Amino acid sequence: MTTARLTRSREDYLKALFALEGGTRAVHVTPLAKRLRVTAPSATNMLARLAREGLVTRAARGEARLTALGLRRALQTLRRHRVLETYLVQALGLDWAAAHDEAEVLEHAVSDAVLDAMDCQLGRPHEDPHGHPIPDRRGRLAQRALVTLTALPAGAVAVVREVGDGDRAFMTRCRRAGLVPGAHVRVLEGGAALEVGGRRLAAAAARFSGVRVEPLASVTRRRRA
Amino acid sequence: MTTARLTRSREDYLKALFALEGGTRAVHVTPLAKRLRVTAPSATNMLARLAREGLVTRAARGEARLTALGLRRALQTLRRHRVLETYLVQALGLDWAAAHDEAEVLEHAVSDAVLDAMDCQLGRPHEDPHGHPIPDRRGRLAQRALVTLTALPAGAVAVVREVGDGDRAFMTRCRRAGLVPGAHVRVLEGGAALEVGGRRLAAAAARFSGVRVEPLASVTRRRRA
DNA sequence: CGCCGAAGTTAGCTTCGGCTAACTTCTCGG
DNA sequence: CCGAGAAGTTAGCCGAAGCTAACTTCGGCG
Repeated sequence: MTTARLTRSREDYLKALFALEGGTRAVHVTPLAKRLRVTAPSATNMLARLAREGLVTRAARGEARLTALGLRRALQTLRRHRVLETYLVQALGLDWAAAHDEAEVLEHAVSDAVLDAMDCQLGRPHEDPHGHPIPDRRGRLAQRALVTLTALPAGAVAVVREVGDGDRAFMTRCRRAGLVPGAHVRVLEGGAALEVGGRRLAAAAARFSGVRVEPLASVTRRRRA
Repeated sequence: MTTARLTRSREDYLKALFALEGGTRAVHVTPLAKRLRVTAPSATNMLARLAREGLVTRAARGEARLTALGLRRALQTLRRHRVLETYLVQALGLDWAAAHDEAEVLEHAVSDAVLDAMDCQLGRPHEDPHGHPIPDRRGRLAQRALVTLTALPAGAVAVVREVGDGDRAFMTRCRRAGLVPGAHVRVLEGGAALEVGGRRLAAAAARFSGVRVEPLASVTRRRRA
């Protein structure tokens, strides 16, 4: 069941492909390269290798898509990342934002044994500290119907579910704004201001495009959990 | 104070140089290459690079010695390794022998922040699970006057202090034999048998050359702690 | 003394994963 | 319908760190 480990680069490419289109739609070279902070030729090059190895397929000019195998590998890496992130925050008391960067490195180094020990000690959590679901050991990822905070119409109320990682400054900003998983948020004045956990926040919803929320049918105001 | 991180290879070479001669005497290419499981030319090559970078000096044909800077770096890596090893055993319940291999990889990946969080949570230990002293954060390593079990004369009694790592099978053998830090041992029948923690063990002391002990002046027998 | 073998080094190749420069191919605006 | 610019690819290079093959050097023994 446990297949040989891929190189760090490969794991990063697969993870990025998954992150960009959830493993469904095809991904173009440019956004992929941008996310991985490499040049386009480097990405083209690596995609060719991954294709040779049966981890992605190349379609029309510039498009790539994960194969079933590639998807499995991507989810394995994502699982590593999220378990690690959770462990670093819960067990080692790392800063919410810092944990992401650390996990980014460690996800390529921890063995299955160590990861499982961490997972076990955490009580096999289903979510990482940003609210993202953690793929289970078979690579199954819970699907949720969320929308980005940006997409919320004025007056709408929602519960924050996921605070996208990837940008450290962004996460710090969210935490300071109270935009953490479980917090209640209401869009005010046509998106020009927010109300987070009952406190008014003079910032446009647009600044928090990485926040995904679950819209509430009711308009009841509640304090955050 | 925190200098830029070296490559994994470099850290491994420096650690090996330190391990082979404690940072004092010069090390020859062949044993170094053997320990790192690379060929002699590879070692020569890397030593040249390390010399260029001021981490080692090359003396007579084939000899290398850590510089003060190289020694500091080696001790930093050694510290990482030993803190990690301790953490993996104490906090994550890993097998005594397995922890070594895991630490060997992770020592090149953990950040100072994570390492310090682990160290802190462990209560800033002074010894790893094999009994080896852990260099402090300034790179100072406690020196101890120990002898190898092999060197003990028949009839001598000693306390096990360090059980050398590096070989997984060896460590497993030691643990099964009761040769763990703190155990009392007596050499019987001219080295052909041992008494460990009061139990007779029909194995030559020579099979445990990686075990370092503190000889006891008195010949009193005690049970192990 | 001379020569053999061990130890070390040099030279040159390989893979990995980047990079730049230059070319091709699409798409879209005028 | 054509041409500009964006997107992608090709070609060729780089550095890290390994490797083998072949050469040098040295130490010791017959």
